[in-house]
Amino acid sequence: MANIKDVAKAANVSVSTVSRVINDSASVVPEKRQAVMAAMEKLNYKPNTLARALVSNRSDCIGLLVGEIDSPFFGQLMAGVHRVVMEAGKHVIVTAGYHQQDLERSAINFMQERRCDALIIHSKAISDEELIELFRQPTPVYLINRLIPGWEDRCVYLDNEYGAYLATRHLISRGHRDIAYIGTNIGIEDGESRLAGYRKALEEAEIVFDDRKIVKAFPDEEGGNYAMSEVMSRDLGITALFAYNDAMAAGAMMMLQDSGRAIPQEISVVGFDDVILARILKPHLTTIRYPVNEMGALAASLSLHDLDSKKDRVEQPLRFTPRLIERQSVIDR
Amino acid sequence: MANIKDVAKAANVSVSTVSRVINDSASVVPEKRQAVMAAMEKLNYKPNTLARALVSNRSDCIGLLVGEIDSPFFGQLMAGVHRVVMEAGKHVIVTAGYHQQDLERSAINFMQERRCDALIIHSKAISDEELIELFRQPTPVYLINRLIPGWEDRCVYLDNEYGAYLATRHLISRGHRDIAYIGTNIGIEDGESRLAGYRKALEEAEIVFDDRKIVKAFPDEEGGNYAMSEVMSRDLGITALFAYNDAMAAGAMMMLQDSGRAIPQEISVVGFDDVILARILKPHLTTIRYPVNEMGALAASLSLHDLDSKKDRVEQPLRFTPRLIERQSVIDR
DNA sequence: ACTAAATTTGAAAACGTTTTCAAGAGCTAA
DNA sequence: TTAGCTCTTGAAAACGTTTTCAAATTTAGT
Repeated sequence: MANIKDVAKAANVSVSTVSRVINDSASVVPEKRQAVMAAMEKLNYKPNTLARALVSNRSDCIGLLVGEIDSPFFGQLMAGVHRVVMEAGKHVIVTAGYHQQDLERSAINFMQERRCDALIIHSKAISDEELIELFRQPTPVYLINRLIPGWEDRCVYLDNEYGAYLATRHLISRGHRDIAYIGTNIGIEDGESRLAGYRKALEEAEIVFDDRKIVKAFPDEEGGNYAMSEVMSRDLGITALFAYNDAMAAGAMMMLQDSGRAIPQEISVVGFDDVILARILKPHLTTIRYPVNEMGALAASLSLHDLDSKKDRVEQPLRFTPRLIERQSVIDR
Repeated sequence: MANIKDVAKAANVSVSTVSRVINDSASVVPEKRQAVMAAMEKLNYKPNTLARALVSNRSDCIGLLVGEIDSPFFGQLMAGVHRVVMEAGKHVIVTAGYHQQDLERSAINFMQERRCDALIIHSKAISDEELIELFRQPTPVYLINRLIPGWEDRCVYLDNEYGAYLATRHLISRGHRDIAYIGTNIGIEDGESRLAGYRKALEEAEIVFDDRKIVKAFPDEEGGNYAMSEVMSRDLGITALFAYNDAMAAGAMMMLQDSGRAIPQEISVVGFDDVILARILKPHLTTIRYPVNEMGALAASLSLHDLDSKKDRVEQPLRFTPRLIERQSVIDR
């Protein structure tokens, strides 16, 4: 593949001049510019980004770590980041950690080795300390869906507790008092926050918390399916369900419907995330909107901004507020 | 950030020795090896992949072009590729073309500039000629879901026509004769093939083809929704529907159900792809399984193989055969 | 026409690696 | 002891760019 020297030779100029034309970094007399362009065209020259990155010490790449590649939730996150980064003429390198510490760690390592200009990280398995270590390094790093105390300006997160509170309160306001919660069995923070929000709403309504109404499982449909069957087997007179996410809600609904329980007539359901699923399920799922696309976009533009100029950081809240999306899966008791 | 020279200095050896330790490329006396390892640890040294790639001329990256980042279908594709590539200790760079020629082109350009070792491409907007140009270059390139005559060994594709034929035949075998088809309005090839399969099944059953029963729209839920309403407005006595993909089927089903038509009692539906949606919809969607995950995995392992050794290419069919997955959305007429 | 300033240019250093080459050190076998 | 090996090592070139610096050329001002 042709390199810059070949182009220089073909255009009868120096390598420096070619570089100037490519980057438009200094003025070049029109006829030479023409010659260079022609030569590039003729040789089908593509600048070697690696070499360029090596000397200029910027790769024009933003690294993104997600939990899974295929999942509507992370799909939205990737899309949000991707859009913003693309618009800035830079690129995204996506890695996945599958919620495992070693994989997450090696993914981060990979992005560092690749000299990504900034990192956007969704991690559940890596400790606060390790992430703080990362923050201390010169590369900008933003966290999605996680709050590390003292580093609020690096954390783009959702008020999970409030979201769960909203969901549960909604059910209570519709007359439900026996509300099950199916939660995630992985992860540190958001699982706890959502559980806390659930409890808070119960307390506020003076409903006594009963931990038999809580089952944790892997946060996907299958997990929801299992958790629901577990809840039902306990026979606690449940009239409503709040699920950690829409996928679990979907699994639970499938379980319920397959065993002949009508939704929402017999059991009301609220999910969390508002992924595409929610609009597809029958009945359409009432859920909590998690604007993860926007959050990814924000993290991306913050990263880009940090790169542009270390100067004026617009102070803005990095905390997003969830909101209730009412559809068809909740009914008055 | 520490570089190889710093490590060499700290370990009191030459740069070459450090390199040898890193790559395990030649023997180094144990005590020096120890010293080097210690120095790397102490300085938190991470080899600069860019520099390495520059000299060795391999980036250990496989480039992947998809249609959209967030979509269950492409999610599966990405996941399949990612898994295989990861296992080989290499990495994936994902780009998206959003079905637009210029975006696809610039994505491919990006991957080339990045000196990806191989490319896996899902493209609908770029011409055969341009892709053949790509094939001719030294970097291995594989196409997903597209067949370019004469380049069968570079195309990992599905027999779309047969899939559509299967779907339509299934409906016919259940007694349906008035079968609508809602298709995609973008793309060159698979849309045509599926339409052809639909027609073939009709012909075989001696049902006369009626193009008023066909509506094309953008291949997502909204498109399905719209196309369905268009079909219904034509009032053709449809008893069954075959959709270009599950997303369109979902949109169509939503449309039907919202306007009071029971599925499958009044209208049977068959989708295409078998993405997660199909198992979530009510009723569960009968569909054609598109093993895109496996296809991505195959393309990835072929790429890796090409890189390893240009020698023994295991001759294997790159054509996948779709299969009918029966669920609940089809009923006897 | 002459000087000063501004513009345009090319040579060479730098970026952080890998790899080639030759030299030095340590063996073995006679 | 010595000739011939093998093993280990470091110096230096190479990869393809960008960038700095100074030289060469052009332009402007008097």
